Formats: sequence, C-alpha cells, structure tokens
Amino acid sequence: MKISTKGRYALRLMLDLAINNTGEFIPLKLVSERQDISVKYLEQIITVLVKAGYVRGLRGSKGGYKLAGKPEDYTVGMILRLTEGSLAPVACLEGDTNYCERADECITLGLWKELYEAINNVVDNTTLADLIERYNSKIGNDYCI
Amino acid sequence: MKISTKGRYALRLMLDLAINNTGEFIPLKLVSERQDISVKYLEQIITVLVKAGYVRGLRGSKGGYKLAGKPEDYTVGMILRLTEGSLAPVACLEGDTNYCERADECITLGLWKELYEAINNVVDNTTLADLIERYNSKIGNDYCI
DNA sequence: TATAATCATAGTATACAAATAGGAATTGAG
DNA sequence: CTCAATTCCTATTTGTATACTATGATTATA
Repeated sequence: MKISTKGRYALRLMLDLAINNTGEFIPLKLVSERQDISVKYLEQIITVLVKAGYVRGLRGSKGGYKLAGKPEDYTVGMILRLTEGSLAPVACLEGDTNYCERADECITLGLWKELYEAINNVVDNTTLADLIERYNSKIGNDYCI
Repeated sequence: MKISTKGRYALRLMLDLAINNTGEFIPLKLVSERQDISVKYLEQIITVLVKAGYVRGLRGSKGGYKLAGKPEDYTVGMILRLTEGSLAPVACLEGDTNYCERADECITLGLWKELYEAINNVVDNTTLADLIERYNSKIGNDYCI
C-alpha cells in the first residue's frame, strides 16, 4: 500500500514547475537540483506528463518544461493515476479486464469499494494550487505562483 | 497502491473462521477448499494471526483454528496491519525510523497525512461482524455467526 | 557550429510478492 | 500404542515490479 517514487516524484515535479514558473521553460537540471532527483529519472517521469498534455516541453538551449495549464487545473489524482496507474486497492476494481468470478459472493468487495472511494475522495479534491496555498499559509512562506 | 494477497487472504481467512464457526477447531484444509487458497500459503499467513493472539490453533487430529475472540473484536485495520505492515501511503509517515529530513519543507506531506487518515478511517471502523452483517442484509443470505 | 537541452530506448540491480516444499512435532481416535 | 490428521517451523523458488543508470539521437538557441 505505498505510493511509488514515480507518483511522488511526478507530484513534486509538477509542484516545482508551478512554484518556479516565470513563463520561461524550466530545464530539468534545475528541478533536479531543487528536488534532489536525478535528471535522467525526471526525464523518464516527465515523458508521461508531456504525453498527457499536462506539461509542455521545448528542446534545445533555453529549452525545458512548463505546466500546460494553471496549477488549479491539475488534481493530485490526475497526476498519480497517470504515473502510478489506478489507485484501486485491489485489482478487481480496475476496469472490466480484471473481473473476478467471486465478485457476487465476495464479502470483502464492499469494503474495498469503500476504501477506493475514500482514496479517490482525497486525491481528486486536491489540486496543485491547493497544496501550494496550504503550504504558504502554514509556513508563512510565500511562493510566487 | 495495492493490498497484497497476504492481507486479502488473511481477511478472508478470518471471515471464513467467523462464518463457519461451530465452536470446534476448523482445519485449514476446509478453509482452503472454500477459499481456494493452498493450505501451505494459509499456514504461512495464519502463523502471524496466531502469534498476535487473534486466532487459536490446536494441533493434531481434530485440530485446526478458531477465532480467539468475537467477530466484532477484530477490525479490518488490525488484520491488514498485521499482515501488510503499515498502511501508510508513504514511508515517512511510518513510526520514527523513517524520518525524512525534507519533512519541514515538504509540500506534499499534508496530503499524504490526509490520505493516510482517510484509509485508516475506513479500515479501523469496519469489523469482521460488520462485513458479515452487511453481506447478509445485501444478499438475503444468512450466515450463522 | 557549439552548447544545452529534450526525446527515445535499453539495460540492471535489488527487493518484494506469491507462493511451494519438506519435514518435525503434536493430538485424538481406534 | 500406533496411525492419521493436523499444526508448526524453516527454506527455497519463481516471477515481477521498482528504482534507477546509461547511451545516444534529435532539436533549438546563441
């Protein structure tokens, strides 16, 4: 029951881009230094975010990445699902492919559904903007979004 | 973010013992047939439950297992934590050993705490008795607890 | 044309998941 | 007192996923 580094790093990556946004493209080298994650690993993770259209990339010198939209457009759930895959606590709740023949008589299925909903409820009701705002008001720090 | 088979099977095991309880010890062979899980794997899983005192075992002929307490005494959380380990979605929320030096400046920590609480809230407020009761009222079936 | 960056693909080490296997110890029944 | 059924104990295996690292091609700016 752990969120993998891919999911966690993707979230930190998006937050880093949001917080340090100046309108320019931000190279992964800078993100790497700030977040203490290797550029190579970040490249691998950001690929998915680019393909999903959450992030725009520009090659070459003066290149880098920036969020395609605004921080309030991206929920934690969107980002985690993209990098982690489904957040379902059991496979039988994922799509139609993993149908379990025990489903009808399954005593625990209801529990897993409840758990799934509780998880979704948290991640789908928190945006990047929320996280940044909460952090600022807590610390007294003031990131410029 | 998946519950492993150990956790799921442990839950099914406990539920099976609760539902099929007659006062006698129930051999794993029967549980195995009903739940379609190998006896050998069940043995491995039940060891933990016995050591925790959730289940009592008796060796030899006419031996087997039975719940030490009543179904309402055992929450899903107790059982999952025993077999899965902590249900924390990130390691830094587990005990004092995994302290993260980024904790103070971590923007995502609050989110993980919220997620952790949501998960705990579900599993700690559901007992074996709840699951059985819900199942009976849903299906019209009537297990004898 | 040099440099800084993304983009694409492959490779690797480690740990964990999900079991299986073999046998010793115990108990109850005949 | 022995047999069969069962728990108990410890190892071993197999597969898969995680968490990276490595290499090189492509692209854009100055």
